[in-house]
Amino acid sequence: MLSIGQVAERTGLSVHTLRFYEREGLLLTPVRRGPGGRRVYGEDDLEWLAMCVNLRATGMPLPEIRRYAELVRQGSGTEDERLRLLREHQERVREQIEALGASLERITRKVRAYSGQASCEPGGNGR
Amino acid sequence: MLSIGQVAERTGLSVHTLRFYEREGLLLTPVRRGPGGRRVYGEDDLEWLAMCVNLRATGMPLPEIRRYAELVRQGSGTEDERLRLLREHQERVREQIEALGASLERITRKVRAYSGQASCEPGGNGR
DNA sequence: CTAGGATCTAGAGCCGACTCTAGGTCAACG
DNA sequence: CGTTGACCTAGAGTCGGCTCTAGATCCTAG
Repeated sequence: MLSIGQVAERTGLSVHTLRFYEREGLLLTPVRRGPGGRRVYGEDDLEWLAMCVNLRATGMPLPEIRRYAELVRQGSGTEDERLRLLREHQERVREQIEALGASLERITRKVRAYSGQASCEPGGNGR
Repeated sequence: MLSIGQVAERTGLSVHTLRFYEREGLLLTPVRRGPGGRRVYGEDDLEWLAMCVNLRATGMPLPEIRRYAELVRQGSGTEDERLRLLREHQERVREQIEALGASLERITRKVRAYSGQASCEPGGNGR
């Protein structure tokens, strides 16, 4: 049973962001409240938030995470669609990684041209 | 000798973005103008823009690209710093790729749990 | 008591990177 | 000759994702 501050620490999100995500409907359930109306989080919330952090870290937009949360909330019967959603995202992330790798390589070529004993390439403008 | 529209096509940037980048000081020289004050781009501009696209694609912020452009404009003597800038960026991109890979793996685990003959993991909440 | 610190809500503000609008110029085509 | 269509400028608007503010509540320690 954790306070919002503790959850912030463990997830790496700010308390502001945690409240923001809640408003945005990213959580599976309206967060339970303790005395004085304070939020109380459980292990399950923490796990879910960790998943959200992963999805965000890989560039999934908030509306899509919300969609995923909705599916989970609706319970069994939506597994197929959840799986589809995740797999599509996986694919996008793989493409993202590939694209980054390709750009990185091009940059690396430029770096080599600079550090440049062999500034050989025609078109390798050292400028 | 290309018009802004042609450059947009070849770089994948919009004409709006090309003008925007120019205002932001990302280009090496104020773009030459043809009759009627129209922008005229050469091969060199195209090459530089391609580099900019690479840098952006790997997440370099505009101010840092501007910085790089400044160094290039200042001509020789700044090569060391250019190299440093690029290498730091390279490092960040590598980290970025690694982080993406790690997140992807975590997502993949969740996917496996879903498609899940073996929902074995303690903590693999299928929820 | 009281002062500090964490929390609460509703709502405003910010930042980066575009993206678009309005109003105008110009060349070419039918 | 008039109407497209590509281009021009200055400046406003958008969007996603936070991030912060103000003003209130509550708990704890000194």
